[in-house]
Amino acid sequence: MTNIKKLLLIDGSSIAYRAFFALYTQIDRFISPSGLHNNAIYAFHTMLRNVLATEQPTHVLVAFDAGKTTFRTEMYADYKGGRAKTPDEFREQLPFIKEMLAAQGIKQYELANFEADDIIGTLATLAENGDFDAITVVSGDRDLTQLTTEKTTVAITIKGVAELEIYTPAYLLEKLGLTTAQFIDLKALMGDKSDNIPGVTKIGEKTGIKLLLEYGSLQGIYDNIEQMKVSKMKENLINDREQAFLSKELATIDLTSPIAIGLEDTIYTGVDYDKLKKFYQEMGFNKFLEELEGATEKVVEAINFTVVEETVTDDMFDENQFFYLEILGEDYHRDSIIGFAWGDETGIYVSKNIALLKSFNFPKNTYDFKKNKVLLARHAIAYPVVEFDTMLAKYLYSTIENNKISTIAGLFGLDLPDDDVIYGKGVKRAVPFDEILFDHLARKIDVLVKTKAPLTDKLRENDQEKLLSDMELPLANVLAKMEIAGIKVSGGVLSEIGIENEKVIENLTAEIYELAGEVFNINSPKQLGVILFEKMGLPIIKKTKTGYSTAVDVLEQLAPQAPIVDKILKFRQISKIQSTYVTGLLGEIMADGKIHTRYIQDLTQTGRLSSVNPNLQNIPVRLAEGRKIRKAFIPENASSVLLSSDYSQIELRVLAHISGDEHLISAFNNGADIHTSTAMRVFGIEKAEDVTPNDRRNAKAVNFGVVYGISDFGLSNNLGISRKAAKNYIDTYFERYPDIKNYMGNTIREAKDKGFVETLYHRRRNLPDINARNYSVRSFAERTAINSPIQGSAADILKVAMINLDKNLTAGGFKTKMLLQVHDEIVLDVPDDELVAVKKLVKTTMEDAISLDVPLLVDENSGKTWYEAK
DNA sequence: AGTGTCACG
DNA sequence: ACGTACGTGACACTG
Repeated sequence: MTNIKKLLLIDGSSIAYRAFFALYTQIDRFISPSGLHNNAIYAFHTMLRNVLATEQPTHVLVAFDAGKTTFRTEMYADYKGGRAKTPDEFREQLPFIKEMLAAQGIKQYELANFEADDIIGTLATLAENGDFDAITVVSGDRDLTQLTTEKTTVAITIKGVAELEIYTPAYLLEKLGLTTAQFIDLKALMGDKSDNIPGVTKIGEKTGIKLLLEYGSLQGIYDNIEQMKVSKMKENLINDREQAFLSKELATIDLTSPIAIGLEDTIYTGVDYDKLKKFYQEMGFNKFLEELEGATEKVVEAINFTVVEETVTDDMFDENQFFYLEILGEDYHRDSIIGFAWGDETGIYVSKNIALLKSFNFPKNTYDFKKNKVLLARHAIAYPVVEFDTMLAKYLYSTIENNKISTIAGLFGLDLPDDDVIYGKGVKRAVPFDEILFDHLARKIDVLVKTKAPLTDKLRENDQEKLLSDMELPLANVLAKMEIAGIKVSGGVLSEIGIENEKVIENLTAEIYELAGEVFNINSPKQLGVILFEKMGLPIIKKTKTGYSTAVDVLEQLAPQAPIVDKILKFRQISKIQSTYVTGLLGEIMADGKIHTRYIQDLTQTGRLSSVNPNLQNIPVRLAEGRKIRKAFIPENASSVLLSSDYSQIELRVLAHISGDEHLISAFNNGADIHTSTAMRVFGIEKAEDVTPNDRRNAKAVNFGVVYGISDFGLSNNLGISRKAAKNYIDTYFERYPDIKNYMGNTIREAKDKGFVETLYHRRRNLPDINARNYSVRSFAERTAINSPIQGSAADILKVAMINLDKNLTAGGFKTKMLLQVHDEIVLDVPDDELVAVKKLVKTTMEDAISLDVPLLVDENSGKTWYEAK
């Protein structure tokens, strides 16, 4: 038996600091019973547990920085100068982190005049040269990557401290194209702002890597500096020569620091139970405490309920009860009811006898009303609209988490096992024994009953009560009717398209194999990448994190260079249609000849719906080949047609309204073509007829960009123009539409202040990342702050329109049925003799859904198939 | 289960 | 210097 020796070295100072900021937004939630902040302690602890579990080290040491002055400050007084003062809330946690480490049985070490890096480097080197099999270094500081060797892997924390990016020499080479030694030289060239290492003026990561790849090393660069052609960069290199070598020294970790401990001192002995228990109690880490004491001992309080088998009596009913229906999966169009429960504070009832539901006094509180309504409709049982729905209420309150009952329980301090635990998941999912099923259902009712009041309070605080009662609940009822109705799809039409596609795919496949000179899987991006970029030597335009990108924009650029590329593009296009829309949709046609989608009403961050099983919100329309799929979508009877009614430019109209921009508003009020109008203002064109199609196209992209939270990079990518030109467009746009610029600034400011943004109907999106220190995380939150009120208000408006339309159709006694919703479009099945009246009704109902400072405009098309109704 | 790709608004 | 357009779902491939 061989004893594997694994050393784990943790950069305690850097991890603690990262840990603090990882949970900084939650700092007010992480307070120990004695009132101490413990967010950093908690995150450090989580990271440590994960690493110990995955690495299973035999030796562990956590190194800390000893103080402000080190041998580096002697060399360079400004080293780590200009750093922000560490927050008090952080400093007070450090001693407790050390206490926690001691309780975990982990050795700690610090050394005057040296940094944690140097201690780690020295011990790692000792272990390398000794008989250790593997060394893992964990830090939040990318500099430690320089310790990477075949035996030593360096794990750098990302996304707070929850995830680790693992550096091996191979990974470093792949990621940056550099060796470990070159990595230090890169630091010397580019410097490091956070450590105040100067580097060479104007040289960043890109230029640094380029130079190192050309000259091999820092020394190599300066050995060849004379031959370099005259440039600003060369001048900077010459001027900053001394600084560069100083930077290199500063960046280099000392592998021979005079540590007073040895590897034998780092043996991991495991936790000290008593100390750790005391520590968890002190910190209020109850979950870990329970775990430590043995999770199995956790006492689960029993819950009282009555099993109802044959007869329900009147005393079991009250309209203020909750009702809950259970199925094993998600697909309520196909899955069977496995049980149900109802009740309130005074009593809970459970049953499996569906016959009981035939004459049932359904109460006014539900969880997922739409699911209940559709499931019951399959048993010819009606469920009248209710007053409260926990799933929808929770979704309105917060979109951050999912809206499962177990999640809601946790949110309000209750405990409910997840369905996956009770029913199992994947192939193991099954209906449990009655005792377990009934107990679980009763607990769900218990949670629903107990969380209604706090949820209602939240909605009242957020001014969202009407959003639930007047929007989401009535909408759930309308959506249920649409899902139950389904849309008729001709399997014959799909099959015909499928046969044609098969022929095309077969021919393309043969041609692609011929051009490639071998047979391979065209659908595999990996194999395709090898053919295109290795065998055929085409230029690599973009990389993904796993290899070469073969996405459309890349292939379109490569098309002129090799005839195979166009064939691949065509193959992709037709394959997509075939697999997703021909084969896929054929498999979704149910016994009634219809497709019944499910709209997910509690998922999107903006308030839109989504559609699954199948998704009927992404049926092809943009390209002719795919658009043909719409020929298979037909009305229920020969005597009706499909009517498609869609809002014209609803998002830009919403933007005009909420920004109050006079130019945008007057353009819409004058009925102008909005993209042409934008082109005229931004490009200074006097007459609309002088706007070229290209001008309009560019203006359209800018308008889209504004709605998405524009950036010059994004726009340049979209239009295929330079970043500078894109920036120019944006600057001019903001100059000519100052109110839009103000709207963006104000929205972001308000979001930073309040932590959320709202739609016209008070639908809320919380933005926990809006004040993040990480630039791209923060920027993303800022763009969503701009986009969400626009996209969300547009979604709200269509929801209102659908509710009103449903009411108006019923009131008018029409047989017309709403079938589909596609974000700004409603598709209806209209009997021929109702078409004229219904067209008018739909248009006015949609246009009058809300009164804005600009008119809403609806376009309508009808026909014998969805293809013709566009 | 995660990734890449591509369909829609 | 960094690294980015907003919101979704389905399919195929790959560990």
